[in-house]
Amino acid sequence: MAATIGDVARAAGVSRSTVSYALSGKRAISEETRDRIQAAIAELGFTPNAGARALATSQTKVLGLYLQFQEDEFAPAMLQYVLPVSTAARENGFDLLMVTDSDVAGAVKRTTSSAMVDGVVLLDVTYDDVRLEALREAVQPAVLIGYARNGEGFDSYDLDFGEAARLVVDHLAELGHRDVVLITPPRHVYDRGGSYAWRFRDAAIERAARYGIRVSSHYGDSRQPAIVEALDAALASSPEATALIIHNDATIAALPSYLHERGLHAPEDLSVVGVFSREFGQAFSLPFTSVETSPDRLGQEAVRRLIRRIAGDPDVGAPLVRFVEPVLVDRGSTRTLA
Amino acid sequence: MAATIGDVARAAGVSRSTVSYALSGKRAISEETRDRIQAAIAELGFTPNAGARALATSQTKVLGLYLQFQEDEFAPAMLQYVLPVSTAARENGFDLLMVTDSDVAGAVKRTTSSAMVDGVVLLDVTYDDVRLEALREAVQPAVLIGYARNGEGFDSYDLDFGEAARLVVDHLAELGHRDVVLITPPRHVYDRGGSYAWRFRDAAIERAARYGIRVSSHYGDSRQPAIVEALDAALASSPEATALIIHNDATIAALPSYLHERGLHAPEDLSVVGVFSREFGQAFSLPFTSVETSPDRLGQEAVRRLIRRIAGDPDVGAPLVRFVEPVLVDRGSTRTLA
DNA sequence: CTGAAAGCGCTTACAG
DNA sequence: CTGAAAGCGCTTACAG
Repeated sequence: MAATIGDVARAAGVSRSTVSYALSGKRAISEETRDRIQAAIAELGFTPNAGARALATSQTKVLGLYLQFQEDEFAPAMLQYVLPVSTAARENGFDLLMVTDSDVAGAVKRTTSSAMVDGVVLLDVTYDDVRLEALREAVQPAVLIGYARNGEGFDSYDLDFGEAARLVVDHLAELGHRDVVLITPPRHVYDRGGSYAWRFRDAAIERAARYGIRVSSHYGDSRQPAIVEALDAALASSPEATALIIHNDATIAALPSYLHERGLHAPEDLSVVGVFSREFGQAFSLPFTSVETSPDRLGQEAVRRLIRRIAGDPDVGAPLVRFVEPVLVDRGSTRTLA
Repeated sequence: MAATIGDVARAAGVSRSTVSYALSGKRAISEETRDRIQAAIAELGFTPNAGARALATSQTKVLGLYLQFQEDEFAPAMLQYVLPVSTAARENGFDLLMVTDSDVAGAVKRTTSSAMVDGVVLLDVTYDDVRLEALREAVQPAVLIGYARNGEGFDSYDLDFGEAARLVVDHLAELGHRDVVLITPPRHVYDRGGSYAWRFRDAAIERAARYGIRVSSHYGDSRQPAIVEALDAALASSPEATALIIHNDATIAALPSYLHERGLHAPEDLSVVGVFSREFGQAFSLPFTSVETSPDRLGQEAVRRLIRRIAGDPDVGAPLVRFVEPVLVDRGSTRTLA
């Protein structure tokens, strides 16, 4: 079968430990010996066995990525979080075990206690996340992408949705808007504890009050025809509204066709601001001003910190909750009121 | 740290081998002994170490899933292939290593020769897939989702795109259509060897000829505004066309808003047939008749066969190319011509 | 600069 | 029905 370190050692006429050290560079090897080892490795096509290495070092060089698939979710947005995590992991020499079990807590328990992974990346974090209890039992460090109330002890990376809302409201206030409709994530997102939903909404309402702006908040939906119905109802209930804030992937993705069906144009008839990433906007051809959600930045920063923890970097410090600063990207879908 | 099999053995007052056999059920254990072992396992929270087990058995119980991310790809469709593979793997006791390295052949080599995975699932297969050479060096079995010219020796699962095209053409022919526009995948898909592109197109043209139907074929695009421009150009070049066949995710996703912008209605002004999955249609609210692409079925069947090969099932037989039978789902977006 | 040996935590013939 | 021991393929103190 596959060549082992013993085969290489024999072919190079050295001991197995010398081969190992040549591989790791953890001690000096004479150039001549190293050359012979290199030749033997190339000749035999040797690659160290991952399981054996994991057993000897207690390190797998694998990160676990845990997704949580909710019913009624708008799946097309998911991959934009997965990819940056995968890329950042590889840049740091780690592979990725993708875990999608419906028994989410059991999956965390299973993969951590069997030492399949060196660290854990939690996606789709909810306010009371059941996976966190399983994670506390684990010896591996973890990082959350999202925010959980019971997340103490873990690093968390999330967009600052409060600040995102304030950016949007400030922007509309500057333009003179005084009556605004907000489409939030669907009700079930609140129910299952997607804190980004109310963090954005509460901040928007609070900030708007400061300007004397009226905000009419409505639940969006994730499937047609409910998406359109929710939009119709929201706009009908606020006929004077001059701006629309959309904090929901499915709704913003459907908005271009919705506006057309209703004969509306942004920003002439209605100013529109969304909350989505550049990649998402590009895939769905969204011509709207938005708050950039930066999934690539979140994923990359989260993974980097996790890996520093795994490495035992003494400078990492205490667990932190990092709320990444949002940025407003003006795509011209809002206008100044006369 | 974590409890080992030795800790369990000591706590239960038995040997390590007895604990191991109690776990695997590979030999009879007295009920009393088994109870003591169970108690010790529960007490200590023991889970076998995956690396040690892999080393001893030469089995990792992990499948590698290899994605290939192309520039200009319409990413939102990707996850519908990943999820069924993940689910099917878990149903059979396997976890999933998701590999997204840009050096795709190197990634296959690295993960297989280090024995990180027991088997390989290749996604985004191209006609001349560079990963296949790396795969031939591997001892692990593999399955392709898609079709490659150089895929001999491997199991392949793909939709029968030829038959899909014939279903669509037959359907339109029955309704009396004689002039049809076909939007194919973008040119770069052909360039990089996405065989589904020409397998569908060639079959559509051939079948149409049999009916005397004129097919005007045009490349679609994956980004706005090119998507719309491609549609405009295609329809302008065939003003007499009564039906539109869309074999491109990005274009079909944009079609509802496109039709509205152009004041067109399906099927009144134009009959429309797409090629997409139920999940995709649902996420994008597509009201079009379509050929179901069945990513869940492909993924599940591919994984099941792969796992039988891994298990060394003698009945698996020679590698096969399985073209899954497509089904036309009528959603009422085509009409009978007078 | 290099080697012999122990050990990581399992599984599985071999013995009884 | 159960145990002692070898072995999977690495890494890393320990010695020289």
